[in-house]
Amino acid sequence: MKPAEIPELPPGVDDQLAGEGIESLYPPQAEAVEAGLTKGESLVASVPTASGKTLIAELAMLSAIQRGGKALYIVPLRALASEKKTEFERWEEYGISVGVSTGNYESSEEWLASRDIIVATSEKVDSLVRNNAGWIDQLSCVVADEVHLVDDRNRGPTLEVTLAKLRRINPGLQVVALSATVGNAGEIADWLDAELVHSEWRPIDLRMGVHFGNAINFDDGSQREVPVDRSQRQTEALVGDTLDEGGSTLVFVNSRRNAESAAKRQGGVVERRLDDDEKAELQDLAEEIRSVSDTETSDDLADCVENGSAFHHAGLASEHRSLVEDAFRDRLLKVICATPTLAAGVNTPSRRVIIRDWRRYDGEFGGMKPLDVLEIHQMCGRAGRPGLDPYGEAVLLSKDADTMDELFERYVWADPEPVRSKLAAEPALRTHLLATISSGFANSREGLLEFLDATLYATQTGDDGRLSTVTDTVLDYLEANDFIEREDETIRATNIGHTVSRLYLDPMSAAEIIDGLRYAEEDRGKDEQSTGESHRERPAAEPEKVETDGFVSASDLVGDETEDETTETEAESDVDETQPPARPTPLGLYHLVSRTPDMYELYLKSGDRETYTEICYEHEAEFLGRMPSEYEDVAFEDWLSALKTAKLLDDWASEVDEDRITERYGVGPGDIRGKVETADWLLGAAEQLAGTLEFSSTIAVREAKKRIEYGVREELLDLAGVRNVGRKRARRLFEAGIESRADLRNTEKGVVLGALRGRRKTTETILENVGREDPSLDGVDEVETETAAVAREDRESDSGDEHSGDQSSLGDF
DNA sequence: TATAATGTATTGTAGACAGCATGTC
DNA sequence: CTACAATACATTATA
Repeated sequence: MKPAEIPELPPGVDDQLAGEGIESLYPPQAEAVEAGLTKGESLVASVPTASGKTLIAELAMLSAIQRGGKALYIVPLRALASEKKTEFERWEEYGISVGVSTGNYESSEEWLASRDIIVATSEKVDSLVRNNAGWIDQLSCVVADEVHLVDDRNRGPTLEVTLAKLRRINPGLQVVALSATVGNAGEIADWLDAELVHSEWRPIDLRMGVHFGNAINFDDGSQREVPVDRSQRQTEALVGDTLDEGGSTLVFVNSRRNAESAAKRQGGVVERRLDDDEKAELQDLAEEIRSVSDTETSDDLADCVENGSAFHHAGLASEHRSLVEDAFRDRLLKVICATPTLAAGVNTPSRRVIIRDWRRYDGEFGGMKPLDVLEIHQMCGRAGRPGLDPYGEAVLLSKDADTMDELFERYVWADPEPVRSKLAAEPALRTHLLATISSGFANSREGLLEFLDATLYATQTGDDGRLSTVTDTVLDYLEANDFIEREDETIRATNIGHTVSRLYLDPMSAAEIIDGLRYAEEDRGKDEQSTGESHRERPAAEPEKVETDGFVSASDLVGDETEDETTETEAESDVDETQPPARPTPLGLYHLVSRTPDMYELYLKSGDRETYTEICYEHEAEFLGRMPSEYEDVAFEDWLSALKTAKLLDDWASEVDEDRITERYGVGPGDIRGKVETADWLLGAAEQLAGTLEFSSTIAVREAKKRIEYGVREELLDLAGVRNVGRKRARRLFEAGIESRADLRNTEKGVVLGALRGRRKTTETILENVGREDPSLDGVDEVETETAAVAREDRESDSGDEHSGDQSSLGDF
């Protein structure tokens, strides 16, 4: 089928496609068009990676827009959102406008409403539906990229529920679901009332094989000699071999450390095959990488890059990641050793893919668990760049003949596992049922069940017994925590329930936070008031707590002990009436948010147990909630890892250097940013919850959040809020005696200039931002104050290098 | 005796979405 | 209960 033969496209689009070198559609694309893709027909396309899925989506969206509609493209990752947006922007000359909406790339509702295509993550769409974004009901076409992810335990249910809701809001909605090749795509099509296009066709040949001994054995029976001798391991030999053919390699390994060490080793293989130009370019890239952050990871990566190799995993700062990805696409880097992140992420095709490790440690499983077939196939799908390589090769490694047979059996010949809905899990239903009630989708148990009947789970099981059981458990939980109210048959969300849903919090996180804040409130209450009533504002006759996931509301367990402590503290406060009332400390708040299910836990290493147990007792009084017993409570372990996270955050908010933090907690720079971002978000939510409940701790929460946001101590909060002033500049100014915005406005300009190490432009901008009357520095000379000089010597002695702009630290979007 | 080569116990393990209010070198 | 690579440390071979 030629582009010109596709019905219902906007004028000019066919020419554009032809101009892009598309003479005729790929078979699966043609099949999709024949199935009515451009006529508004719903469709599930289950086809291999890189076989033109995006074009299928584009055809559907463009034709829908041509009919006067509006399209939504749902991506699984934020990074993909911007990638897709750029891709779609080539239609702008045909009058098609594109917008993005993700957590860190926000656009106003009106602006989005005016766009023809909107790209968003599934969570963002869910959130928009919850908050009744006006344009949602104008949608006529929705594309769900990588729908097989409904199988994902954590994030799958969101996609599932979101699609169900969108279909409910707009019954005529065209749904185009793009999936990797999975066996049961038909079930997904049933669920969505869609046509199915299933194909194994690829535009570029993919050969899968297993390397064993001195050769790769391919699935088509052919072999390729790649000798391995003592000095060269399998991976190195294969990388060298690809490079001699002029191709680059992607190596998948199972841990971050392996990725780093493998990259280091590959450097040797690659380096001796580089020419001088490449070396020079790599040198520049290495410098750029070094300047992203002055951590060890950053240095290690730069060292690798100098040799033309790199590692890639979630511990990297996002700037690192994109630098590496871009350089690999430009063929400057010859090898990337990566954890599976890369397979799911942005498009980084490569001539050859090596899957070194096919098993990964899994604590729940209790050992090394083989990767899913689907996951392996996704990695393999990165092999071969259409138009550039004659074919792609995916190679698994084995050490003996038996393993080789197993690998063929398990992965090369095998079909991927069927996709199964994970919706019936309690954590998923907790959050989605509350949202469904809160946004008015359903107001009774029956209504909820009816809605759930429109999900993939219902289609797949055909039996809603489990669903209704879990629904009841979850409803009890929500009611017990005052998120919903039941009156006869009607269910409605409480004030706080609405807030929780709007904030996109897991209700369990919200319950934990509320309990923690209430704990602080009661603590404070007993200092302030002597009447002794009213400090228990929960309903007196509270129903027996439902044990959801073993979670029992902390305030229930606390009862007696609070009374005990009360008497003690009261005795003390009698002595000193002027003592200000207790108020949550930052560490206490960090610990509180760190133990919610929304915060990804830090791993306790050996020796950490002792260290943190000690710290735990030191800070016992600061915790917002009852500390589990060290000896009898399994929850103590979790308490400690939350404490570790809390300490990390506390270090960050105390201006500890990034590399000190990475060293102390055994994390990468990317992890720090991630943790900080999550904490910032949760503290924001906590602030709103405290506000809604009119707790006195609101201010303390806000302050803790600000400190996390800017990464500074309390005394710098005022300064760090000024635009262009981050944690480093704020500290410099402070050391020079400029302690507040008012100081910044009034201090002699020369002093400010001195404190900012003579950067005239920066100083002017900052003075302007702080609202100084006359920010111009004309004729002003640098004044070296004593404190500034001392501070500078300090700085220069331990870090001689000059980092002018390393203070943006957060929120790079 | 210093050093290199080899054997053995120990250690640690992937990933990343969301609110809100405004704006990075 | 299951693995395995990297590392740290211990032992043995070698100049």
